[in-house]
Parts: sequence; structure tokens; C-alpha cells
Amino acid sequence: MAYEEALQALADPTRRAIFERLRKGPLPVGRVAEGLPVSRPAVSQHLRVLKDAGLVGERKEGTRRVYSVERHGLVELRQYLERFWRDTLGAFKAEAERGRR
Amino acid sequence: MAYEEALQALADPTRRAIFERLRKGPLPVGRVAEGLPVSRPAVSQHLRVLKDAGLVGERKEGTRRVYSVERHGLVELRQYLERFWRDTLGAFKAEAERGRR
DNA sequence: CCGATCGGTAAGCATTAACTTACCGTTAGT
DNA sequence: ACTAACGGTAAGTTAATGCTTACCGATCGG
Repeated sequence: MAYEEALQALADPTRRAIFERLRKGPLPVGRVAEGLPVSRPAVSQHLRVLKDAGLVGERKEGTRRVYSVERHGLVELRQYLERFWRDTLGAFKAEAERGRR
Repeated sequence: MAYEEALQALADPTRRAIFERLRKGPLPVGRVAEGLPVSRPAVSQHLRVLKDAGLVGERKEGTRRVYSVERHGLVELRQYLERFWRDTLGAFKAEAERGRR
């Protein structure tokens, strides 16, 4: 049931920007924060949220922490949407039925 | 580029509850609000947000307004996630490459 | 060791956003 | 026409949250 957290995490623009920066591959915090319009501590806080949502993972590497996209949270989100999608398809069929008679 | 709005819309629990109530088929506002822990005006406001995000549609039917799931917003969201998913797959392959040497 | 880099955490502030009550316009039924 | 049902909108309050600065622990290089 973590898709809720994932949704909430990705709702914020800055957090999305951070997440998308990790799309091409792992980065240490400093590099993530580089071009962003917010301070580095802010980035740290956002990374925390993304991590709690299962969207990113962290590994220590000397003095730096390297963050990378974690597929786990993404899977749950996709599944949720997929499930929803199927349900609405069913509902639309029922609608069409009702429309026909 | 409306997937941002869709994400933000679905981030709120109450709004999700509303959205999911429409999953099985169209409902007038009153019916949507029925079992929810918030007032009817609150529901109206949430429906507005969902509508702006392209997630629900509205049709007037006498004195009542019937809301239903709009696939449009859902499509954009799915596409966004799908795109992201593919990109990270690429990144993970690159990672594996790097790991191998 | 010692200074420097890296980055997480705390405290506080300001903005956003979810809710409430009160109100008003519109349609339907009698 | 009058009343009731439905539901959107306005205004105000409160709680959440994104941000900043200040601080501190940990690791690496000289």
C-alpha cells in the first residue's frame, strides 16, 4: 500500500525534478542539488521523502551518499494505475451497454 | 503536460477516495459525498481539481451534475510513468555495464 | 591529527491547501 | 408561482509542507 506515498511524493514539482535527475543514473546529493533553485538541505529533505516512498535508494560511498531510482515504488504506482484503468474500462463497457438500450 | 496536475490531484487521500468512488461508474455529487468524512462543498472543490486535471468529466442532468472518470488524465499519467520506467531500465543496463568492467 | 568536504538534522517561518459555514443560482415538482 | 433539492462559490480558519539558516557528525586527504 505504498502507492499513496509515491503519489504524494511525486506531487511536488521540486521533488519531481530531483527524481528525474536520477533518471539517467545514480548521483551524490551535491550533484543532484547542483542546478536546482533550492538549497542543498531542501534536497536532502526531498530525497528522504522519495526514499520513504520507495522511489529512490541510497548507498554510502565514502563521505558521499549516492542516490538512485528504486523501481520498487514505481512498480506499485504503475500497478495501481493499471488496476484503475482496467476497472474504468469495465465501467465504460457498462455505460455503453446502458447507452445502447 | 497535464500529468503534473494529475499527480498533484491524486496525491490527496480524500480526492483519491472520490476518484475511486467514480471507478465503478458515474455519480451525481450528492452520491459521491455520501459516505465521505467531509462536507459536500469540500467534495465539490475536490471534483473541481480532478476535473482540471482531466481525471473526471461532468455532465449536467437536470438539477444534478453527474461526474465520471475521464480517461484522458489517466492516459497522460500512465504515459509519464511508462516513459520514466523505460528510461530507468536503460540506466540500469548502463549500471550493469559499468559494474561488469 | 587537522582542516575541508559532504550531507543529514533541527528550528523556525511563510505559503499553500484542505476544510468549514454561509450563501446564492438553477431546475423540478406540485 | 412557490418550495424544495441539488450543488457551485466565497470567505475565513487551521494544519501541513516546503523552504531557509545554523549546526553537527562522519570521512578523506595533507
